[in-house]
Amino acid sequence: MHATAHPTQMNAVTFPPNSAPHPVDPLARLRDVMDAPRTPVAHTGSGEDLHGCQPHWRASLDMIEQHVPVSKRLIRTHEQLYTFGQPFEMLHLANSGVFKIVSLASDGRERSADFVFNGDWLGFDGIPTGQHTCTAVALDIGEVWALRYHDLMQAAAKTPSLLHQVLTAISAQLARNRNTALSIGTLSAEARVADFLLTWARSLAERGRRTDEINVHMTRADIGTFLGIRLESVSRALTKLAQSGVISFNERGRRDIGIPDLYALSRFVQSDSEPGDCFLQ
Amino acid sequence: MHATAHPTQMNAVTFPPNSAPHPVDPLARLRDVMDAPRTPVAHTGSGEDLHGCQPHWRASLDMIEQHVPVSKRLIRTHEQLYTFGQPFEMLHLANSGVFKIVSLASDGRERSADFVFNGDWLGFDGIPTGQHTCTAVALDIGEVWALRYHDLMQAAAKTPSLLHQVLTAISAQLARNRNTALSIGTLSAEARVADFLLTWARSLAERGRRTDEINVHMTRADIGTFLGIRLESVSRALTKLAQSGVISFNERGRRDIGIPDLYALSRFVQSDSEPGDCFLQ
DNA sequence: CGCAAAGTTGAGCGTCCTCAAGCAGCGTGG
DNA sequence: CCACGCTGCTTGAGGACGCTCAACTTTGCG
Repeated sequence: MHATAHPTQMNAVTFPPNSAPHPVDPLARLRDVMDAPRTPVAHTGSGEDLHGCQPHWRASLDMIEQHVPVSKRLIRTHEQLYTFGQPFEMLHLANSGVFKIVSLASDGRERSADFVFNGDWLGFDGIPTGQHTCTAVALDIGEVWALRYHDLMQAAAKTPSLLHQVLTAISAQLARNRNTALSIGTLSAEARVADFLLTWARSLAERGRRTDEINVHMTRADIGTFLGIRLESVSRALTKLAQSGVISFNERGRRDIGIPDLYALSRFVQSDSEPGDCFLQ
Repeated sequence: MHATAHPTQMNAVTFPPNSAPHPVDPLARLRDVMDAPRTPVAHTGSGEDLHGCQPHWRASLDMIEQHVPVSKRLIRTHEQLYTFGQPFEMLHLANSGVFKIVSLASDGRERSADFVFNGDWLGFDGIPTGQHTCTAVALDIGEVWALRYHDLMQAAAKTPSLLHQVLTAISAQLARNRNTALSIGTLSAEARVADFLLTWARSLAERGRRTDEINVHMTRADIGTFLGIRLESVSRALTKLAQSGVISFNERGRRDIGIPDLYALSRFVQSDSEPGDCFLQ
């Protein structure tokens, strides 16, 4: 049953062995410093970047820029792009840097609702009410493109492909959130962390980054609230994953994680969801 | 494996004339029986349904109908509106009946991702990939309006308010999902159930229904996968809530629940999230 | 009536949380 | 230069909450 296709992760993400991003503009260079593989180690010199000359997300950004006025804005680490309760009028596109979206409740509970970066949109949450219901925080230095919601609507009305692109972006966020919710609701703490790493690696792969050495830009606490577990549990899960060889800690720091084999990681997640065999019922 | 839904008619995507055993005017009447407030308690006879003459969601539906061709379709209980993996071309609007959206993973894990009804959209999940990544199942008999994604886009390009309405609808789903994820990630099992009832009651209120006696149309198992807990825990939580007087079971069945005081329920949720006092940090 | 599905309740156990201590990296300032 | 504080991370011990397994009741439907 459902042997076809991967449901959670649609369009089978290709896993580029190790591809370095390429500097396009000065800011992108800055991003490279922050985000790119810092060591040319496994970087075999054969520096061609997988899909053509530039990743997909960059083409999307270009298209936006052609059709709707954007103002580019540099964001420093820990700076808030927008804040819960603020009136909504702008949408944002992440050009470089990584951002966390924090959703919070009236009684103080909070959770990392999402992590976004290259080419991702931020701010949709403000559309229904005209007020932001989340807070967006930069985990890195980065650059965002800000555009007026009104301008975007006007442009989208004239350009069908742009409209489709926006709808696709929102729906993709919806699908992604549902997948993580599925992960939270069905997996053990350790498997959640593994699944998180897997999903993050796939996101990197979609942007043409390498996946064998990834950097999680967030703290254990961020990951914890994202996955619905305590930061201690995240830490424990990571060490156990490292002990079993599915991941490895890089010498550069506790947030640089090596993933020798993505499929091994994927298998680990699945093995957790099927305790014994799967011929139940 | 163990799909909650009945595997009987898998791709029943055809739009069958549906030999429904109903008289000529059946749909509206049927909807009234199923969904409308059954007792005229807060309904004072005169046509004053809280906000104006008809609930908001109905005005939205009317607007859609004016601008884009819709085909109305009767759905029977347990029928699948669309199915995981199916090619996406239509969006749906729930006119009557309650539907659950089930998201599933390649290894068989599944979860109720959402519950939707009057005026809610279904099917956005298919936009990014052109294939549905969820399955929509009717919990009731109901009626949906089907419209082509392409038609909607064209109409939205011509009518700004329609475009805004669609974007609002998707974003609202995004926000709602984030809120339930917050609930799952931060609350105890009992509080999750309480929060779920609260949210469901609020959804009903938005549609002009009464909130002091609500009907959860889903099974304990559905609620369980939605909240990331087992169905036994749902049952236990409900009985405990009833024992403490925050809710009551109605004589009509185990799915009819009385909520004497919404604020008491709300306070219960908050009390769970703040074990001691709330002057953290 | 009888079967199947939904729901309730209980006992035992495991996972994860809580609380706590200790360590590592880092910028500041004496 | 190192002490210092701060933040992030790790690891441990004990306990609570929710899961598993199981029996039973209730509801719904042919």
